Amino acid sequence: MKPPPAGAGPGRAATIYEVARLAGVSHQTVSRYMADPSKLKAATSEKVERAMAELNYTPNLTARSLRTRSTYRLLALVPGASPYFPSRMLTGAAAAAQDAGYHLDVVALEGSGPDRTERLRRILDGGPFAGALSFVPLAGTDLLQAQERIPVVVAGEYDDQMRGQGRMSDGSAAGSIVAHLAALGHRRIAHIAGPQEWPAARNRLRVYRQAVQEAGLEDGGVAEAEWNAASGYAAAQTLVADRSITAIFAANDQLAVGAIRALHEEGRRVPDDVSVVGWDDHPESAFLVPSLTTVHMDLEAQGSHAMKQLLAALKPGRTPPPEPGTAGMRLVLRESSGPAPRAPGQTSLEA
Amino acid sequence: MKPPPAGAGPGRAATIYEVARLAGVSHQTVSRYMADPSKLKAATSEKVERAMAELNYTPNLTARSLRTRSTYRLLALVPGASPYFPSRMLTGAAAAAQDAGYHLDVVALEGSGPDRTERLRRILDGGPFAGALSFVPLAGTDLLQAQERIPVVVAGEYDDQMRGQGRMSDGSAAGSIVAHLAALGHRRIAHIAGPQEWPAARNRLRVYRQAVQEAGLEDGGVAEAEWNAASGYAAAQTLVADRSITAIFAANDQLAVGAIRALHEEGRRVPDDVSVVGWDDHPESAFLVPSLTTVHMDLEAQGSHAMKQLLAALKPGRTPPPEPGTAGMRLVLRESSGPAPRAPGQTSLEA
DNA sequence: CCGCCTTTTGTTATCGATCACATAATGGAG
DNA sequence: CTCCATTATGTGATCGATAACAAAAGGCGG
Repeated sequence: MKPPPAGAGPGRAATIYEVARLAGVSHQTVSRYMADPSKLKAATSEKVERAMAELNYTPNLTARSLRTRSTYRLLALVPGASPYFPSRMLTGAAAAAQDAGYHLDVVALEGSGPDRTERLRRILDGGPFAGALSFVPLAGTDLLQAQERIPVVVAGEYDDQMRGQGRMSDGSAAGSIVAHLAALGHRRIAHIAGPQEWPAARNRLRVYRQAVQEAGLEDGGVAEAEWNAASGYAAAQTLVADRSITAIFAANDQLAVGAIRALHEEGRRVPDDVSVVGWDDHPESAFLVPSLTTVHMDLEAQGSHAMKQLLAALKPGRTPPPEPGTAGMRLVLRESSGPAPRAPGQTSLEA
Repeated sequence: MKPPPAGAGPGRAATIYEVARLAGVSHQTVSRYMADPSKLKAATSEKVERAMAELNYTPNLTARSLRTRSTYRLLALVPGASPYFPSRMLTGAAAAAQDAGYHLDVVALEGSGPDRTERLRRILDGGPFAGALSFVPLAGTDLLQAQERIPVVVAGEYDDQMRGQGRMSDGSAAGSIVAHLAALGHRRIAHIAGPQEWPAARNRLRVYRQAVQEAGLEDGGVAEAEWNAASGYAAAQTLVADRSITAIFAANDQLAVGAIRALHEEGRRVPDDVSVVGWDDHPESAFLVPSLTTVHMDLEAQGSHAMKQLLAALKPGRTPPPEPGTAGMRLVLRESSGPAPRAPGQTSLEA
């Protein structure tokens, strides 16, 4: 319970009192300098500045927090269940937080339902956080409870004006996928959707359905799955029964891997018999056999952007940064998608 | 006179003064209760306990830190370059830290050399950390500089008695891999090693070499690579020239994916012509085509274990937890490894 | 029952910053 | 040149915990 002193360096760090004495002013003047140097007389301001530089002063954030009842700590909620949650997104967010002088605590939020609500409550009780950034979709009650206390931004979630916070949850690239498949001659395609509590999963599904209809294609069915290969495998097994389906759009690359495996076990070749498209462009996806047609995302930028939204929410004065649109999201064509077979659904009869 | 704060409003958290008043003792007694309840008379202790429960008291860590000049913040250094650093390892560590009442800050450590040393210095200056857990190998100078200030544990690194801190860096399963390949009739095998500044990569290589020799096999060569598929692909391209190599052991699953791709492009089938074995057992690896023979690791337990070592280092009294050995590390046999071809190196002449 | 030592509890100071208020310095209008 | 509103600076209190020291309570031999 009692950690040893930190930073037992060469002498203790300087305090405002030492700075004040050296500058020949009161400690409060030093404090004012930090709040807003322009409110001091230029001469005073300069004296303080010099003293600070000489003593190599850095403010004690602990003391400041105690007095102001604010903290410089933010909370990052990451999915505990998703074993390979892209850490780039997290490091992007962490970097943005640190640039703003905040520290980012990581907590894995596992499970679901009341269990998770309880866990969230305990975390929020544990220490005062200035805000929270969640990479996990939060149920309505969780969110309300959390937001009673601190600003919460759910990456890829909607803001309170119900404008989608673009980027992470933007599903528009699903339109490109459908168009790509249609251009290759596919007529009947299917979708393996992610967990529908994730806005990103919902948007991909929504855009998929709309695009299929607009392109005049047949919807071969939608199977919902978790964000992992095992679940994609299981979902695809239900879809492969319909041999007239010649293309599958999976909501992420892991699902696509599982789907390809399921097709392989059914003796159906990718892309000769069935095309498969993923989403996320994992670094491995270009090296799979077949390499995966997918949607590239700049995960680090997305994490950083989500954090900037949170930081903006912490300062009531400032407005959130403008939505940078879908930059960095683009369809990458690789081997797993190809022309529809000549006689769709008849591959087994060709021999 | 210093009366306790006016009203224990439902909004603000209770303080020791309020607890003390309710329990009919002094605030210092409450403080003592938290330090060690057994030092109080049983009756007093119980009164405090009841008051705490009634007020739902949680100590203000900020105030405590200010007085004790200590912090409850730990630093987690994760590789910024590795896009899919297993976040499970991180969440395991975070959970262990939180159980001990610490908060874990995440920082991505990118680049290398003096650049990185500078970045590390800035981070350590930024706020007082009680300790640091690095998932990145630290160069000698970085490490020394950091350890001057706070305890540092590098996951998978050696401790100061040069006992390997087992688990993460344990390479013994490489022996199982070589034995497995030898049993399948392979005579000449190769290794794609990870970056040699990582102890885990060095140990896998070391055990590989030793096992190859002991099994009386031929070492077909070692290619060093980064921890990603692209690098595994490039490394394998140099190895496939030697067509007498019938098996490749890659230091992790991503490298194996890259290697399989390179073999595929050379027209060599896996496992019919060449067997490939990975390490880590990514959740996707079971669903690849071919599914990957690999070494399963319990990443979350490893992260948690590394954190426990750090926590032990923070309390000079306690000794580090016993090394739990290689539990959870085991070879998983799948499709990517199979019997050596009848006429090794002659596959292209069979037709 | 006293005195002395040990255990238990209470009182006041302190960590390093900001806040609230008091006071000194400045500046423009009359 | 005075007066008063403004601006700039200083003084003391405060956040919530622990540290240091003081005092009270309990135990035991003589």
